[in-house]
Amino acid sequence: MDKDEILKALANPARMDILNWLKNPEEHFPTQEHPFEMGVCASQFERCGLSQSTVSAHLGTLHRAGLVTSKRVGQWIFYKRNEETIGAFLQQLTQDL
Amino acid sequence: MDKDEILKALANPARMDILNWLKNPEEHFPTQEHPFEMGVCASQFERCGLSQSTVSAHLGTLHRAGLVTSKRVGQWIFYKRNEETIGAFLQQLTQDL
DNA sequence: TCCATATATCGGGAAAATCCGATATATGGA
DNA sequence: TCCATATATCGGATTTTCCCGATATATGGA
Repeated sequence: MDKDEILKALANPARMDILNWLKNPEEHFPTQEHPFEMGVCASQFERCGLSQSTVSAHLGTLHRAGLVTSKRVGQWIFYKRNEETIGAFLQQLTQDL
Repeated sequence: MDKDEILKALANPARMDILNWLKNPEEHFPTQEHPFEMGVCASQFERCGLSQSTVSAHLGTLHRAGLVTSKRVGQWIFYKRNEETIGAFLQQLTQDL
């Protein structure tokens, strides 16, 4: 759990949006045809108006910071919030800051 | 309280160090001759190895984000943590994130 | 008023972040 | 095997961040 890497990952509105949308997938991704238990399909996040390559990079940043988990299912990759890391980060930040 | 601005301010090791040092001034700034109740004198932070102008810019960033307060006393400017904003930010982040 | 000290701001160079389109890779299905 | 779809990576342009030395401003004291 790299606090500094997480802070940098959070210090970007698009990535913060992604994390927030993942709290209520059914509300924010009504077009997804896969069940939400699998997570949210990467391409769904292009709804923020950014290009596919940019979205992919943001998801990579969130993943490297440990804020999301990903699982490949066939040709898709599904993303979920990593509540464990998020919780641990918040706890540490509350203590450190 | 601009959450995004605060996150950007925190996403830098030098600024995070400054905030942490301010938790225990007597421990981290033994050379300061003014009483710590006034806060910590700006020049004290040059102990991080950065130049005067860079330190001044970091303090400005922290101040604009509301994370520290400053008070001019004579030719010096003293900085303190703004626990109110820090607490509000942590609370909001815990709720939002 | 003149000088010393403390801090802020300016100008600019280097590095990192952001974004894109194009292309590469991976998977699945015909 | 060939093609379509999903995602990752590359190359490059633009913007932002970070840092510095030089200079400007503010204060206090002689």
